[in-house]
Amino acid sequence: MDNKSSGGYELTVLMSLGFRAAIDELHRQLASSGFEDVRPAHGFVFQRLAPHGATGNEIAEHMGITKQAASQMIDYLEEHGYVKRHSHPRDGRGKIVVLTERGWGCIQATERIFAGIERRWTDLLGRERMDELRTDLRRLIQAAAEEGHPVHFRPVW
Amino acid sequence: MDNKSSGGYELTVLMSLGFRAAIDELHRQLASSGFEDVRPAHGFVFQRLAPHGATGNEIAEHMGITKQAASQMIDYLEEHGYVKRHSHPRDGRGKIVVLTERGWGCIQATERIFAGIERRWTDLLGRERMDELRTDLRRLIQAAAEEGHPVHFRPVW
DNA sequence: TAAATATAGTCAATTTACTTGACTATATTT
DNA sequence: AAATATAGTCAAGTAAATTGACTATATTTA
Repeated sequence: MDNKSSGGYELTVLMSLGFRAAIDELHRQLASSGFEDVRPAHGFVFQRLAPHGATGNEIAEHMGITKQAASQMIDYLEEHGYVKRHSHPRDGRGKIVVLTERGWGCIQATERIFAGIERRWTDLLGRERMDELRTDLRRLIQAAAEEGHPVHFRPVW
Repeated sequence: MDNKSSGGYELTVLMSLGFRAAIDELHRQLASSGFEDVRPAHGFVFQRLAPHGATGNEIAEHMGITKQAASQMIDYLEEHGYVKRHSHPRDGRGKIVVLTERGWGCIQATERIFAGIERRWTDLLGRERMDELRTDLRRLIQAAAEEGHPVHFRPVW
């Protein structure tokens, strides 16, 4: 019996590999566009930061990590020029983290690279199957969320 | 503009979240079946170990990690009773790592849990869409592999 | 309005899962 | 037989998370 298709876990493995294929390609191309110092997790931070910034706690919750871990990531991103901390306008305890020019540049590069990846995928599968793929995956994730298990972007192991 | 569907990265995000949803569910259920001490990565090791065992180097290559890291994982799994090292029958340097009773038990539990997950997914999407989902994802991954970028099970960030 | 409690963020220390480098023992090639 | 390659381990270092302790500000309660 073919081991990879035995059991019921094949779709899960395929989602994992599909994600990795895309994210590897993204970071190869980001690196050769001058963004060698960003990790996959940073992209998810940027996504939460656009367009108006977010607090450290919001980032932590978005990523499913502790606020301390989020704070350390923000340290890194600030040192590398991707974000800046501003004092929060309405909460003296809080700060808002916003993207710098370089941060936005990285987002734009990411958009461009992913557009290329998905264009190649669409060439391969056709637009209809691509749409179905997205629709179906959305439904699976939605179902998980409705069962009371919200899904985060956390690292997997 | 809806942020999550802007840009071309939505399918990638969906694959990531779909994978996480499944793997989180798996490990919640494994934990309540007495397998609290296995990580997602271990499942991929077990998959490589079934049915006849493998060497440390084979595991390392399967996972895309160093042989030292693989050796440490095997240490952990051996201490926790999931695998056992035997001396290699034909290579005096090598060892083969094989599953113990408990290791097989974990595989069986995993199979059972994933079968349940995929059954619920099939209820949701119908068998045809599930088949298309698998077929399409396989094609995307195959295309990446053919571009000279083999995809491993490594952690993502 | 004063006191109690909750929240945002940081600092410090620890843990975990990897890495690199050095090494031994056995195999393979020259 | 000597040189080189390979399988595995030991030890130390690194990166990214964790937990715990703390400060400063906000919010709730008495």
